[in-house]
Amino acid sequence: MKIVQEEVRKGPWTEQEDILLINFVHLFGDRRWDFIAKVTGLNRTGKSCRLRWVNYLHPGLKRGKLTPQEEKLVLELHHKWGNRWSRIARKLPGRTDNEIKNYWRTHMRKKAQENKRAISHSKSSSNHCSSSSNVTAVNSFPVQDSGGVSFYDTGGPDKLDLAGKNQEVVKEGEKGYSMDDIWKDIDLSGESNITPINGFYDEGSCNFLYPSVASTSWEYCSDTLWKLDGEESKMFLPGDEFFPCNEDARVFLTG
DNA sequence: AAATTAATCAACCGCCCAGTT
DNA sequence: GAACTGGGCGGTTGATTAATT
Repeated sequence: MKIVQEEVRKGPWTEQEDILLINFVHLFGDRRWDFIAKVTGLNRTGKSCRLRWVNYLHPGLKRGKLTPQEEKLVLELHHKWGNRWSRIARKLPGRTDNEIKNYWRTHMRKKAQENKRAISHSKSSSNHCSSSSNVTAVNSFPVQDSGGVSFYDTGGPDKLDLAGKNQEVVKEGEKGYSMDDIWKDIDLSGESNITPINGFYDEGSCNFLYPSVASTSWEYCSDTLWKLDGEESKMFLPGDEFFPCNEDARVFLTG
C-alpha cells in the first residue's frame, strides 16, 4: 500500500492530462482550480491547471503567429497600458497574455538589436544624426539580459500604478528606457504609422466571449478536442471508463 | 552534416488582491 | 479587522524548433 503522497507533478502536460482537465473543467467550470486539481487526480497544482487551460486548452484560442493587425494592436495597447498583458489580451480575441508577452519580448529584443546595429553603423559611417535624442535613448537600451530587470519592462502610463503595487517605485528614466523612449525607438524604425484600429476593439465592446463553461456543452467541446476524430472523442464522454479517474470525482459525479 | 545561435513556446514562481472565515 | 486561501497577473526560465554558419 502506498502511503507516501505523490509529489506534485511539474513540467509539460501529457495528452491524457489535457483530456482529463478538459473534461473536468467542462463539468465544474473554470473557477475552482484547486478543486479541479484534486478531483482530476493529476497531482498538479490548481494554478498549473488554470494556466494550462487558459493558455492552451481553452476553446477559441488562436494558433499561430499574430497577424499584422494584431501586432499593431499589441503595440498600440502596450503604448497605452504598459505591461498589462492580460488586459491587452482581452482585446485580442483568442490570444493569451502569455502569448502576447512572448511576442512583445521577441519583438522588443529584435527591435533593440536592430537599433543597436543601426546605431553602430551610423556611428561608424558618419556623425550627422537628425535625432540625437532618440539615439541617446536607444543607446541606453540595455540589450536583453535574462535576470535583473527586463529591458522591455517599460511600465507605460500605468507605471506609477504598478510601481505602487509592487512597492518598487521606479522613477521614469532611471531604468534607462522609458515608454516614450521605446516609442521613439519604434518611430525610428519606421513603425510610427501605427494608428488606432477603429472597430477592431473598444473598451465597451469587447464581446468576445468563449462559450460559457458553466453551460457545459459537448458540442463546443469538439473544438477543444481538436486532435480527436469522432471515434476517439467518444471515449471522453462522461461515464466512460476513462473519465473519472479519481474517487472524489466519482462520488461527485454519481452522487 | 554538425555545431552554434536565435526565436518561439510552455510552464513555473512569487507577489498581490479579493473574497471568505 | 485579522488571518487565511484561491485565483489572477507579470516576470522569468527552460525546452524545443528553426535558421545560420
